[in-house]
Amino acid sequence: MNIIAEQGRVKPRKGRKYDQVLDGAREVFLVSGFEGASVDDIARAAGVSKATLYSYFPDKRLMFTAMAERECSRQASAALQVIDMTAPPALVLRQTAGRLIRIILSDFSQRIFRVCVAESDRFPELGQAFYDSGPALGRARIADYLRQAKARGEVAIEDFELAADQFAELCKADLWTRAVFGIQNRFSDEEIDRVIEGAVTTFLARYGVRG
Amino acid sequence: MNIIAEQGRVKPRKGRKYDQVLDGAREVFLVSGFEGASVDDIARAAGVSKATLYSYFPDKRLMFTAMAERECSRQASAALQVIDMTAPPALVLRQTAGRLIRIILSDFSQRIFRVCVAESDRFPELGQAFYDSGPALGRARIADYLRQAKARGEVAIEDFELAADQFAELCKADLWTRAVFGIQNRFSDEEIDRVIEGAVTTFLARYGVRG
DNA sequence: TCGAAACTGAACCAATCGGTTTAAACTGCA
DNA sequence: TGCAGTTTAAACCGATTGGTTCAGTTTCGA
Repeated sequence: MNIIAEQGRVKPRKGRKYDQVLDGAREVFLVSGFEGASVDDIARAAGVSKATLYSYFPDKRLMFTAMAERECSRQASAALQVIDMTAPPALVLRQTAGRLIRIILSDFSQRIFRVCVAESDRFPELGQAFYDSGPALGRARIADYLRQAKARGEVAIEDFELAADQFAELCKADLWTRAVFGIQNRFSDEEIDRVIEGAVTTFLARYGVRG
Repeated sequence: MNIIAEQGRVKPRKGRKYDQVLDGAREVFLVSGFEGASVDDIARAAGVSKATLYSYFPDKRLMFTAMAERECSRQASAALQVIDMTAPPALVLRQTAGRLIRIILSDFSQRIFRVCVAESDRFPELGQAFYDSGPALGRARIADYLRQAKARGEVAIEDFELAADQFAELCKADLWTRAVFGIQNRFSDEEIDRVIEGAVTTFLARYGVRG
């Protein structure tokens, strides 16, 4: 894995409970937000004394950004799922839509999204980090595939970035909105399939080549 | 004005600085969030003493929900802009897309969205209120138009709600994401037109009738 | 012009906040 | 076994929090 790469990090600061602390920070921050989270709560959630906590991080802010960065890079690796670059669009899009929807509807994604958008004023780099590790990365992957599909004459696209964004947006259609506002958090296969099929059909109606 | 109508309200609680207080509450809550906002800040922003503040609202929570409800209903009236039900789809969609984008990119919409999604855990009714007054209301308006357009044979749609949601999603394409994470907050006409044209073209590729 | 109601400003409260300190207990390597 | 480095619990700090109280001023309809 990337453990070896991690060893050479800029901040190899002392201690064996580092991850444990970040886990506690995530648990509390993702539920209560930055201001709503108390350091005592975090220490309790991490199963660690407050003194230990402050031996790793000089203050609450840096604790928060460290946790956010770690979760964003985790999200990035989730978005990096493989796309079969040679398969036909109808199949790839349907598969990608399913995976994308499952990710954006997950409790974890919802929570990290909430905290990132809520605190992006207080932590300007945070919004950018989430954007890069999520939406931007996903778009790049989809656009890459679309470029290859065009080379094979399977799609007719000029603006690949816009097309990729449009596809991702089509996949959200209401599902994501309902989830992010806490109106609904379990979705049936029928509800999801309706959106998937709608997204693929609409996308191919515009960009697909008749055949 | 609406003073006469206001008199008959369910909560005619004493006082002449009610709106003034809510204005101050909005100013502070929309910037700092619920936990981040201090009551003293709100009193200062409202130009009102803290005692007055607490004569209107029993506590900070109810102050917040009152402010959020007012802003949601304001948002609702913004979404209620008229659609020319008889005009052809290409024109109506383009016009609607422009208005929608301008709304969702506005500083006000961004801020109220942020606070609603951030606090929808702490205030469960809040997410529903925003959803009803924004996305759901807009979808209903668009779906209404699409139904009439279908009656005239101008579009071929089966699932009107899905179609309306898809159109709204297409209008966001990257613009909204970049805005909500604070990556970009001014958008050129070219950037917006690109998304509008893309949305209308894709939508009509799927649902338009050749003519 | 009078008087009740609304509003003010500041002092005040207990609780909690982020952060520090300390002396003792634990950990794992030599 | 010894010892250095971590971790611990708890007490503690000043600042700030949401909320209350109150004596005095302003407002405005009758």
